[in-house]
Amino acid sequence: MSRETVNLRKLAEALGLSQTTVSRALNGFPEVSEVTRARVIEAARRLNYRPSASAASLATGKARAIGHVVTFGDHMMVNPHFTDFLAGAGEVYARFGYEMLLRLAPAGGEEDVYRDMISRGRVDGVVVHGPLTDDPRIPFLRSLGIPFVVHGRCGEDPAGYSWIDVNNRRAFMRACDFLMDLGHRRIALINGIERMNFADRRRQGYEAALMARGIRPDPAIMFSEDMVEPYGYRAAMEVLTGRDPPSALLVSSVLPAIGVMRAVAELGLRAPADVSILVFDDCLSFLQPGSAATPRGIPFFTAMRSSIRLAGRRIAELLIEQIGTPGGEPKHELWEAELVVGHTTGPLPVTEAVGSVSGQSLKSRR
Amino acid sequence: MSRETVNLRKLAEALGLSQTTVSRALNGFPEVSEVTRARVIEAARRLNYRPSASAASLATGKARAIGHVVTFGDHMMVNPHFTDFLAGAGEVYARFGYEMLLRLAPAGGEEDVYRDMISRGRVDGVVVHGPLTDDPRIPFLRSLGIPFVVHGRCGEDPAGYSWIDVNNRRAFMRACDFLMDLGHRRIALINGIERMNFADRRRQGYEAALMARGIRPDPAIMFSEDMVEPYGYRAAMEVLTGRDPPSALLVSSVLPAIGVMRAVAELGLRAPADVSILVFDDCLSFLQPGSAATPRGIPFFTAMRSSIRLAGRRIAELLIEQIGTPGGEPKHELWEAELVVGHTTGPLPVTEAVGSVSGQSLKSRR
DNA sequence: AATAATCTCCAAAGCGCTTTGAAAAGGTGA
DNA sequence: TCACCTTTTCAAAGCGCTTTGGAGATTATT
Repeated sequence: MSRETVNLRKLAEALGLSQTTVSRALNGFPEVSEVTRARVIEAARRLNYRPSASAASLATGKARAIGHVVTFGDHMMVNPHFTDFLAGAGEVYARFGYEMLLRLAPAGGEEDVYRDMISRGRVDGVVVHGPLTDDPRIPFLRSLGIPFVVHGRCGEDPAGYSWIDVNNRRAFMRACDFLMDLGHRRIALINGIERMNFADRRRQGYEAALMARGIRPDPAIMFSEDMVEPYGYRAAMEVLTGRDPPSALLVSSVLPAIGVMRAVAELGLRAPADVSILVFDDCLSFLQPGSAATPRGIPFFTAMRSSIRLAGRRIAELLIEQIGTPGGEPKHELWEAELVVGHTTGPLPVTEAVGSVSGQSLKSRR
Repeated sequence: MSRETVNLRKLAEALGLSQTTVSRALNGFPEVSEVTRARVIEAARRLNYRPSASAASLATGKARAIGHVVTFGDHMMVNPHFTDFLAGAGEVYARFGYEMLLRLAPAGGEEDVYRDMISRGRVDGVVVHGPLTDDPRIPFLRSLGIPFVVHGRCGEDPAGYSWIDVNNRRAFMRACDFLMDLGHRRIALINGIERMNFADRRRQGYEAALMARGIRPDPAIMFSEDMVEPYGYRAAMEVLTGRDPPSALLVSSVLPAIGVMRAVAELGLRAPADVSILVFDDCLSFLQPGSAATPRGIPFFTAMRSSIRLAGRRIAELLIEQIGTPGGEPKHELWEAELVVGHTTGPLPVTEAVGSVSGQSLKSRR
């Protein structure tokens, strides 16, 4: 097998055909006879012909690539939820022959990176990750006129662009209701960064649920940070050893929830006997293959669940579709998270339900 | 600001210069006067000129992009350790103006994907992730003659290609010695998939350390799987509730170690009082910002530590350097992991050290 | 002043593909 | 047989950049 690359010209020469015919044969155009097409395809395979991506891109104006700009979090960290999104999207890209381009950007600096990728013609469309409530990227991308799909939504006018989002508000309302139905009244919120729209909506749901039962949200037990393990640990530690500790924790991701469990264990408490824990579960595959996380096949955490990987897949599909049909209307999908009951929630402990100085029961255990 | 893209021709026309001069001015060639260069740069900025990536790539033969092929794990999962690698590499790529291309491939199918990316000219170099002990990708890439750097090593001839690796063998030897110095004799190994060279070397180190003290490795307490949380849980559960349970666990990543902790807690055990746990810590940023994972600023896990993010950074640097100097020799770096003492290791519990039916003490606690 | 050397700048030829407009080849009906 | 389609193939013109081989203009050398 020859090492030097064979290009269209050489292939055409070898076949005794023109470049036009060869190109058309390979790209499935109808104006070439099937027998010729078969000959061409066979020769292409045999000579190991691969069309140059940049030449094709230059000629067609299409890059056959999709851009992702991932934002460094507060800890200069790439959000680990991203691997699962990537797994979903990457699968679709592979199927449709699209390339995936990745760039890092500091928070707030995404625009420049998008602009560069786009106006240099490296990508045909982009995905927007982690939209803020009032995100400048949306009007910016709209002004560029490039196809894009947002993973999540912004605050206003969610009709003017394509997005896929979980109904975060309702998810957290239901989660909160579920805990209150079990008797819990004091529920801590360990949320993501509330500049991000998803976290903002989650807080809204949490607050609305509380208020609906006449409970005033207490900022002392509400947190908002990057969703990492140590954050969960710290927040749980603070709130469980503080005065008037909550009987339940609502946690925005499994990652901090693991930290919460570490704190709980360290304090000699147990879930759900001493404290209930309900998490939002993105079905991160490295934490949860299927739902059989405990011996009995019952998931460990009680959770609001929605697969981020599926979201990645769907968003990729939508974007490719949008690239294919330029004039199309924006599309939206709002997904409901499912409430899956696991091992970490239970009724309010009796000692507290009685109404004695709440929290004493917790502290005395240590 | 005009919406239609301005290309080199328009920019040259606007300036009353030839395309040659404009191109040279922008690319820093010496044969253009500084005053002209300044004029050109200013106009380029003002007209918002961005050279087309595909045109440049076609003309130069350089893609200014680097390819990464990530393998789906056994759970069709993208290794979460990858986010941190990505954070490190992406930073370097951004600095040098390189694009990062990502593709997914099923285990064993990476070659085709590499071949496609490379021979279509999409990338100037590639990174090999998770090399097997006898990985066909290395001879394959070598035969293609494209620059590549391996994150890790293969079994044989590590001189013929560039790589950066942790001294996994020594790391696990030291870890094992550390545990044995504390009195532990029965140490379980919760390893990664041993087809992968890093995991293979880790097992070698573990076995060598045991043998050096006359202990025969016991396959009953040695595991080898994808390093995810539930795996750690399952393995720990099995081994701690089985007969003759180990007094210490050596775990190949913090992810399964979290599962181990979950099992330990569920069994009513405590670390290090009942069981010691030592993990290999890749400094995943979502689990560990700095080392202050506990209130006292002492890391939670006792660990062999080496930053995967730093590895990503260094590998990117090496690869870019290699792309720049075609004829160069392969480069290697072997990094030593540091042993950091945390809260999860301690001396062998007395009850066991006495020599009573080992493991009874553990089981009776449940 | 004439020649050589240096600076600046340019026209034009690719890079490898797609695509337009047209021509040759083959098949039909009169 | 010829005129008229339809099918199949082709030559050539881009796409937007880099780069080669010169050509003017300017300055230095004899």
